[in-house]
Amino acid sequence: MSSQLSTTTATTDLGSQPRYAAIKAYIRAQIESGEWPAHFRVPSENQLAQDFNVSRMTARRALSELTDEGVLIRSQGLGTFVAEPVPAGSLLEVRNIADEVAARGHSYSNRILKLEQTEANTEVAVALGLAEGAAVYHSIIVHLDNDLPIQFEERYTNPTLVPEYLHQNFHAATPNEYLTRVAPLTEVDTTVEAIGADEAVGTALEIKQGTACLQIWRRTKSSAGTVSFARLVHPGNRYRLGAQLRF
Amino acid sequence: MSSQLSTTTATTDLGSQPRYAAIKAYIRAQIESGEWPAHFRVPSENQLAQDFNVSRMTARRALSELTDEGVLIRSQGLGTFVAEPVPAGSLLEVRNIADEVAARGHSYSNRILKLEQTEANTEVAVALGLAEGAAVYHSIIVHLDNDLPIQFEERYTNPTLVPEYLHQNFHAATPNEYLTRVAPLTEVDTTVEAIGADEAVGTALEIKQGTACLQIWRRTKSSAGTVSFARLVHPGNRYRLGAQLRF
DNA sequence: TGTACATTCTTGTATATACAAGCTTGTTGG
DNA sequence: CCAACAAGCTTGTATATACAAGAATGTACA
Repeated sequence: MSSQLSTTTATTDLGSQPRYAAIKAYIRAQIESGEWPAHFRVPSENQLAQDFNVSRMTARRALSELTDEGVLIRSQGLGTFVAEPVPAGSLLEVRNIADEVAARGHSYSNRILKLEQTEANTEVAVALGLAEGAAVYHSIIVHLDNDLPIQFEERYTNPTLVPEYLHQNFHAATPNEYLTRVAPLTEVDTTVEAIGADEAVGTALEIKQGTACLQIWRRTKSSAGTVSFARLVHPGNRYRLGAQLRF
Repeated sequence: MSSQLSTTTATTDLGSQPRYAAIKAYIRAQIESGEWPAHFRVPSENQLAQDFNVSRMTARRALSELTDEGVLIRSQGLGTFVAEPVPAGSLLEVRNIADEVAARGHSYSNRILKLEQTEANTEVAVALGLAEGAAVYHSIIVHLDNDLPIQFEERYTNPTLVPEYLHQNFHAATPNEYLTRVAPLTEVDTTVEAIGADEAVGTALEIKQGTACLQIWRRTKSSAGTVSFARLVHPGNRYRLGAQLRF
């Protein structure tokens, strides 16, 4: 505090990131490394301010933002604590799983199990608003986080709304990335349920049959109609879907 | 700015709410009344500071928080604008299971498996913002739809925020119904995951152990603090959680 | 013994100030 | 005409300071 004389009067950093971001990164690192477990009491604002040679308000900002992000829990008079880990984004953010994996600092990859053009059965036809027997793209992809399967994705896409070459290039990125780029989505219908893994899912995700999984049905529509119809399956113990709602 | 002399040097408000909250409320009201439509440019920090007779940092806080909450969009050099409305509800609607059952034209009932006052362990204490060992209400209730168990509910309630008689009357309706009536909720934290039923859940829901279930963690907060912390388990094949998202 | 009070932590609110940085607009000079 | 520059707005980062308020702990007094 008293040693805070001339050198720094304000000035955004040289490197690039703001100072509060450095503190946030530090705290996140401590938590992710296991150094600071859940319920661990993190240093106080004043302590952090001293350690990082910043003002209390800057240290405070780091703690406050992490609290907003659900990483920490604060309590007046008591202190700041590491929150229960909930490594997941909101329902909306599930869209691009590659980004999500990257955000965790892990490596993303995928395996294409099926990529074909086929005829819509009744269920698919209804979901996509097509006639039964109409041509649709069908794909099954497994998404991996650090080579660990975290999502099984089966998708039916409406070919009248998405050019064929996109389908052929799904492996380059995720289908959603392409789809959102080409056809701006106007509405997403999501249904969440729990299932026991069947044989196909179990094999793809490398888990035992019957293991509890989170299954997300998603129908995405653009202004022109229903674009695609997907079924996303996550192993229950490897994924958490978080949602924060304010009103 | 110059008119900011003696009367207020700092001091938290008399009434109750902080000043930035008043500004937030004002902005929200303008938006909700339709006065400020989407893409409308809201007053600048300096303008608001002047209008509300607060410092720029306080006005800034109101704008920043509303931005975090998705109500506004800010852009350096340009200004602050009203965001596209995102009526993402649905997850919230799961709250009152009795209503939901009634809406299906079925008969609602429940079984109380536990109803006690106990001491908070570390996990519960942190979730409720209480000290370890503090008194909390603990309840386990099974909800039935036409005598078929559809939800296992385990709940920890903060007794400082909810009078005791409410706890004793939980069976009359659902806890959530009481809680929302007594303490208007300001925020709900929801996490969804898939689990295999353990023994307690299996027995209560009359399903085999290991059956895939949807587990919803929910932390509800009011302005006074965290009200309760619940764990809701649904048999996977008997429940569907719908969410509609527009953007 | 035990309650009441003061101290000392903590986080929360609020202000005033400074400078950085992005964008628009107007002005000036080639 | 138009490119370059200078103002003048905006938001963004950072500091120093002040006081409020919740929670724990120790202490003194009845």
